[in-house]
Formats: sequence, C-alpha cells, structure tokens
Amino acid sequence: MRVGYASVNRSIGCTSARTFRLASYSRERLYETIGNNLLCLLNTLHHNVQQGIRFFRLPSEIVPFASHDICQEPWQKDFARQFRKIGNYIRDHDVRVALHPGQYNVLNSPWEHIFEQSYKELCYQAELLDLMGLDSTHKIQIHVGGIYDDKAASILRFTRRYYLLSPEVRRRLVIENDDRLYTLRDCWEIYGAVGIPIVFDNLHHALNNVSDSLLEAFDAAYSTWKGIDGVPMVDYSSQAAGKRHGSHAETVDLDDFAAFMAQVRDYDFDVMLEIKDKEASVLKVMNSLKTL
DNA sequence: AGTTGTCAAGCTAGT
DNA sequence: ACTAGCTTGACAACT
Repeated sequence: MRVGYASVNRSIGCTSARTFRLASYSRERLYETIGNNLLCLLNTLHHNVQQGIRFFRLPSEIVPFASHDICQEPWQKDFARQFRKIGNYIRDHDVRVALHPGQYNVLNSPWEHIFEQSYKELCYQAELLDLMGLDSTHKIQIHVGGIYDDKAASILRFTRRYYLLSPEVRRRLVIENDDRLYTLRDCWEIYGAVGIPIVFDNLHHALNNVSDSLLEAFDAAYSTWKGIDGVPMVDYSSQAAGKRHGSHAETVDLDDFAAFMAQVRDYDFDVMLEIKDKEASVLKVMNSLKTL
C-alpha cells in the first residue's frame, strides 16, 4: 500500500504549483514557470522517495494556462526531455502519481462551452502523464459535477459526455463521491453505464450517503478497478475538529485512521491523504502502519 | 518584510 | 441578488 499527499510539499522550500496572473502572460513568463515547476517536481519526488513516499498528486498548475485559449506555445515539444526524465524517475522508483482538476471542471454542465473547456483541461492533464510516458494506472480524478435540479438527467448527461472523450483521457479518468451531491451509490450507477472506476472518499461518504455502511460503499468502489487501472485509489481525510463539515483536519488523527484501516484491512489499495500538513501526516501514517 | 484582496474558471446552498 | 466554500495555494499590490 502506498500512502500519498496532494500537490505541495511543506518542507523542501519549493513548489511545482507556481503560476502567475493571466494579465502578465507571456511566453517568457510561461517557460520560466514551467522550467521551475518541473525542477521542483523532480526535487519533490526525490524527497518523497527518500522518505519512502511513493504516491503523489501532481498540481494542475505545472503548466499554467495550458488549457486556456491564450496559450499557443509548443510547450509539449520544448519541455519533452524534462517530462521524459520525470516519467523515468517515477517508473524507476515505482511511484504512482495522480491529478485532480479543480472545481471548474464540470463535464456534465448543460452549457456546451463549459464541457468543452473542461475537456480541454482533461486533455492537458492526460498529456502531462503521456509526456512522462506513464501507463494507465496513473489517474485523473474528478467529481461528477452539478445537479441542475435533475440528478437523473445530469447523470445521463455525464455518461453521454464520457463517450465524447478521447481514449487518452478515458483510460485515465476516474470519479469520486463528493460531500454534497453525488454519493458513492450515484457513482456506482455511472460505473454501471460506462465502466469508469470510482475513488472512495471516506469523509465525503460520511457526510453524504443514503444508507450504505462504509464497508459496503468501499467494497463497491473497490470492485470498479480493473487490472489495467492499478490497485484502487482511496482518498482519506479526517474532519477538522470544530470546523464546518467537510473541512480537512490540520494533521491526521491516527486513532481514526486505525479505525478506518481495521474495517478495510483485507483490501490492497493506495491511499491519498487530504490533510493540511501534507507529508508530515503521510510519515505519521506510514509509521503507524508498521504496528497495525 | 509582511499583509491582504484577488485570481481563469462553475455550482450549490444559505443569507 | 449576493456570497462562501470547494481538492486548494499563490500572486501582486499595498503597507
């Protein structure tokens, strides 16, 4: 089992999510930023590997504005060597990476241009992984989208849009149950229609479910992953004490985590921690697993 | 050097 | 009609 964290390392002093304002866009600014982001990414992966961390969510901002109309630069060609180098490092060290586009990525929007824009972002993210030469176990994870007063119609719209996606995007795309709109059971319905794997999120399930137990939901999500997808991915987070529902805790609660693991001990999966202190919690969890 | 409003973008629920 | 909050963090303009 790999244990990972999202996007930004808190201790090494660089970030591979540097960006800039659209108003200050220029080819020079873009290339300088991509160059720095890729250097930091390799640095981050290296630090992860040295600590035994082999699961990492890449930031969406590695190439800022890549899916925006303003970006016409051939960055794919101009940074091909750097991408290949990072991909080689990932494969050589048995690291798994994933991507998680932001809240503006909505495949099932009734508005065609929002779908088109979301699709462009997915193409960019798939391209990142393709340029690294990574196989289909390296995923892109999204939420189902909006409801628009008609969940059944919106689920149907998602499935229709899914078939419009390129094979390069589809082989990597997975959906996650969210904290308010689409439950694991809703995701399961979509899986039944198009066969897309489901990422189980424990906190979202706790906040948003019909009547399914954690184990029922986990098992259902688990069964949607095929060999070509790699072992299932799971998002794990703890509720921040005293904060509003759904906000992520500052650091992992090892008792909660142990209770979670006790329920799913028979499954092999990779777990992504969505916890504010990032790799610090990963190290805590990895350490606790030795004695579990 | 530190602070804070804003950032390319969508949607929902609550005021 | 408007806004906080979302997987979030970082930029840039101001003290």
